[in-house]
Amino acid sequence: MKFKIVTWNVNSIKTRVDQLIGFIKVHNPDIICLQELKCEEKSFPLDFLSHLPYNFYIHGQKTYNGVAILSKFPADEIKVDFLNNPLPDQARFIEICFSNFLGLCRIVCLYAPNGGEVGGDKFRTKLEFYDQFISYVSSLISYDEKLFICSDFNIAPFDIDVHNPEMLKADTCFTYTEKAKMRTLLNLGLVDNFRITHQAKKEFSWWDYRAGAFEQNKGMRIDSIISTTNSIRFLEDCFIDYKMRTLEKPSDHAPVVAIYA
DNA sequence: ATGGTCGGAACCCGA
Repeated sequence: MKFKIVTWNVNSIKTRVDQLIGFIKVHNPDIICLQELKCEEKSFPLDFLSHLPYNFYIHGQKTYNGVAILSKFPADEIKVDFLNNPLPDQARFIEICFSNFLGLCRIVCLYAPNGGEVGGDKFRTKLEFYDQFISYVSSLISYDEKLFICSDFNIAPFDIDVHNPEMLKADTCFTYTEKAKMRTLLNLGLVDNFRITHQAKKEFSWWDYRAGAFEQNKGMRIDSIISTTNSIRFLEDCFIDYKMRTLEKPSDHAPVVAIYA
């Protein structure tokens, strides 16, 4: 038995629907967490996707944000927000749980705020968002289930996760303060699936559209699947499918895939 | 090099 989870910031699901279908044909994941749908649930392109063997759990929003979980397993429970979220009107969170051969599984799909200018209002809200999210996750950790958080965290955790740590240390997504939030989250008892399977690999999941960043591989690893330690003995591999970033009209993010067996 | 390029919406905003 295999269990395959994907997280992908699509930067508009309507624009990326053909790429998503192609990706599903190649990888056939059990769970697909999508971020930045940029559409409401009623305009989610189900016409093109509903023939696929998934249950669709969508928390949409017009123009901005929007998250979804495509799951081969029907959900026993669905949540579209977490306690004390400082941005409750922004569709950045959806969570489901179900059972499979691993036991009880809980999947959190998160689109963390970007943060804007370091030190600005949006930056402070990002830190507050993390504080409340960490508090929420700490309440889930004690559950006797496997927890998978699939996210565009908008934080690159360590020096190895950015192309130039010295140049970026004062920039949003790589400040000391943001990295500290990421460590606090991981220290609750979660493992970064990519980093534990590839300890020395300098690979990225996001590259700016501007200034030929992808061509020069000037990116950041800000998208991850992190899971509770009880799932790690089943983890076979975790990789970033950067080929998706080479396609015509790509998302600025590449999908991250984790395989459990 | 403080620019550059996308997507969705309305001709700007967020990333």
